[in-house]
Amino acid sequence: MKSETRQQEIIRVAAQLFKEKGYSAVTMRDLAKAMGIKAASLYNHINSKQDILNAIIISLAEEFTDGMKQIHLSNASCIDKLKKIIELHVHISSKNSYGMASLNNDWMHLETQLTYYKKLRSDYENDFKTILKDGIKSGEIVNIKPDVMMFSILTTLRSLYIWIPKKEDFNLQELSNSLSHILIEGIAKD
Amino acid sequence: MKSETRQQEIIRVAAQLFKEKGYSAVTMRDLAKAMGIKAASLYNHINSKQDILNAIIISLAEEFTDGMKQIHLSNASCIDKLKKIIELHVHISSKNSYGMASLNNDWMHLETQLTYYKKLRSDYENDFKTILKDGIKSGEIVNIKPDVMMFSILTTLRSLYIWIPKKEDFNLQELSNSLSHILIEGIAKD
DNA sequence: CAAGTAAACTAACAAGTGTTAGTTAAATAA
DNA sequence: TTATTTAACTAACACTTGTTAGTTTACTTG
Repeated sequence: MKSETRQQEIIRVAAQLFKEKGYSAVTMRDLAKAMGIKAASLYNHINSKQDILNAIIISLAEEFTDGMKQIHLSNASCIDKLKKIIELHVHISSKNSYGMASLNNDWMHLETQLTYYKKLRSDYENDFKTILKDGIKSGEIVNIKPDVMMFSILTTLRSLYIWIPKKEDFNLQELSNSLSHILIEGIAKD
Repeated sequence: MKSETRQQEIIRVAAQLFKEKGYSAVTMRDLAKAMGIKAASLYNHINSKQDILNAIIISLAEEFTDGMKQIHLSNASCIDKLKKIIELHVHISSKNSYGMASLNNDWMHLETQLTYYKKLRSDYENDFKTILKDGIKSGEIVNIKPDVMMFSILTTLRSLYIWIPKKEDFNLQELSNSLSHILIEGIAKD
């Protein structure tokens, strides 16, 4: 297990600060202070503030798109695919809850990578929607506009980063199962 | 119907800009340009940038807490209370989707009003959780940790502001009903 | 030991920040 | 008409922003 480089450390600490106040409100001097060095010293390890944001967001977005692609191409049932998607979100969000905050809230501050990010996101959402449509066609899931269903499920999953760190005692598989139940079967007792 | 004051107009336009880039990334010069005037002229109508954020967030937060209090004190069933909560969110979010963005994403940039905002939010969430616990006790809803249920429902509702403006053709009561179905009865076909 | 490198430092810059002071032109009230 | 208010303006302030240049210190490698 290679230990973290100084660059990776900066990116990790930056993500923590970005989670609290957002990309724009965090200054390079804030970041430097959190690292225990002066702002100028950061530039021995990174090229720009913008590059830090790229590093945080793009790797995460790719992880989601790749994971979704695998799920989509598998031949599981629609419901099982949804459960896999929930697990994917729980897994990534628990590994990197700080980065998830930037992915959710600061993607619009990307510059050169903004178009690429948007493509990754729309690929992800298209796969998601296709899975839902297939489920409606096969009668596995209820016939409500797939847009609304996806929106509802996805916003819950996208917000996991807020919630997971507060529940460290929590078993992740258990959380995944609870969410599956709530999101798929609802909360009403038949 | 009184027409909008210049101050209200500034706050409304500010909320639109805040939705796109967040409070910190919007400058007073950005706001002035959007209003067609110079930055200094804004101060004939508002006291500070911070005051604009206060005006946007606090009134909305109070609207939610008040609405929730009424629902909580009513003697409807748990499921009906949840449906009322969903309607409350759809209603407020459709009236002011711009302000909802600030409420969700920029509350941490409040200064003098931060503590008050947090109190409003925790009052709201406590009422919500009580409704869910009562529903579990009476056997109306499934016995899953109320924390997880509330988180799941609430994050969906809190994100409506992203989604509602894209669907102007959409009937709000229909949206409310779809969401009630998805959030309460789930998406699986029995 | 000498040479090179990694990573910190100080100092500074040009641009942008929220905000104030003082002024002017047009609309309204006396 | 005259006086007053409203709402814009220009100019500037003190401070903060991301970033660069050049330097120093300590460790590693030949």
